[in-house]
Formats: sequence, C-alpha cells, structure tokens
Amino acid sequence: MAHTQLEEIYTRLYTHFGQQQWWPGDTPFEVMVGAVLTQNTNWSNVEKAIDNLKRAGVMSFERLSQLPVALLAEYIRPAGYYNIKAGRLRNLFSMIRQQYGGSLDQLLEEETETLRQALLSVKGIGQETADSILLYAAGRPVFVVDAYTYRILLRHDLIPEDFGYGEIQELFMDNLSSDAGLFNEYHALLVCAGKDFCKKTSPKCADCPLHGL
DNA sequence: CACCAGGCAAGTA
DNA sequence: TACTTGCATGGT
Repeated sequence: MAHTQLEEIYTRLYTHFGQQQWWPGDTPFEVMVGAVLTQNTNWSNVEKAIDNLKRAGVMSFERLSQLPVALLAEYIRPAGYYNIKAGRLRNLFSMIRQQYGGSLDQLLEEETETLRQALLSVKGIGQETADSILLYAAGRPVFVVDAYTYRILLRHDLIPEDFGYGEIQELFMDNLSSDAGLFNEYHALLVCAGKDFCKKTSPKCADCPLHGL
C-alpha cells in the first residue's frame, strides 16, 4: 500500500513538474560545498555564494581548504549563516585531510555506510546534508528527507506527526527500488512541490497535484 | 512590515 | 529525552 502510494506521488509530481536534473553543480566537490551552504537557505542565495567562489578561482578542495576562514566566510556571505558555514566547511575539509589524505575521491569511494558515518562525524553535517552528499555527490541510492518531504507527507496524512528523519527515510527506501536515479529525481520533485503548492502557510492541499491520494 | 528558505548544534530543564 | 535558541542573507 505504501509502495503504491509512493509510486503514485512520484508519477504525479513527475508529470506535473517534469525532470529536474539535480544536483545543480559541476563537480562532486561543488555539490558537497553546496550541500552545506544550502542548509536552511534558499538555493538562489547559495548560487551567489558559489559564484563568488568560482570567480575567485577557489572552487577546489586544495584552494578552498587553504583559504583563511575569514576570507572563506566573506565569499559565502550571501548564503547566510556565513560564519557558521565557513566553520562547517573547514571541519569537513579537515576530516577529509586527516582521514583521507586530502583526497575527496578516496572519501567518495568508501562503502556507503562508512561514508555516511564519516560525514556525520563532522560537526555541522547532519543527516540531511550527509545524505545529500551521498546521493548527489557520490551517486549512492540513499533517500534524502527534508522539511518539504515531512510537510507534504503530513499534509496528506501519510505519516504521523511524530515521524522522525529515519522513519521517513525508511518509508521510501523500504518501498521503492534502490535506485539512485529515482531517489535523485524524487527528492528534487518533492522540493518543487514544497515550494509550489505545499508551502508552510498555504492551506492544506489547496488544489494540488496530489489531491485525493 | 512579516515570513520563509533544500539545518545543525548547543544550551536548558 | 524534549524543547528552545542562535546563526544571517535575500526574495516575496
């Protein structure tokens, strides 16, 4: 039953919004940086920050990890929480340097569960950010849950209010085929739906593509 | 003007 | 364990 519902939601969203082609980023490194910068922040602001880094010619592990933290913070200022995020990026770079000799490729070759734990060990990287990196930078079949996912499922009475991250993630991963391409598109579509018709303030399912599940 | 955005960690009780 | 608060810019 959950399987059928989740398939139906995907089909409707895909029909309504079309293919999303996430993640918007040129390299795994850029995707990883973007995953940290977009924490509780609109993507358009993150784009400005990423653009600053690219124009400064520092969008690489070697360059960015050597940058003084104050300068890094200045570049990413448009993304908000810039002091916090500069520190979080430094923590991430530090883990890659200490545990993987500064090789992002080596980190990304780890077993999925090992990679997830390595990312979660970094102060400033929680489950959503870790899973975003797993799915969108490393191409692993891991479902990314976010505030939109929770809100959409809750609005349609598909989950109880007290469902946590892991429980929602299991719902998708236990009922869909373990396909990174599918998870990639599905999460992106949920974000579209959240921005479009399932906003925080919009009334419950006002004429949305998911009406009558 | 208020509210929101592709979270997370630290502090409090 | 279960809340609450700080972090911050930019768009609507």
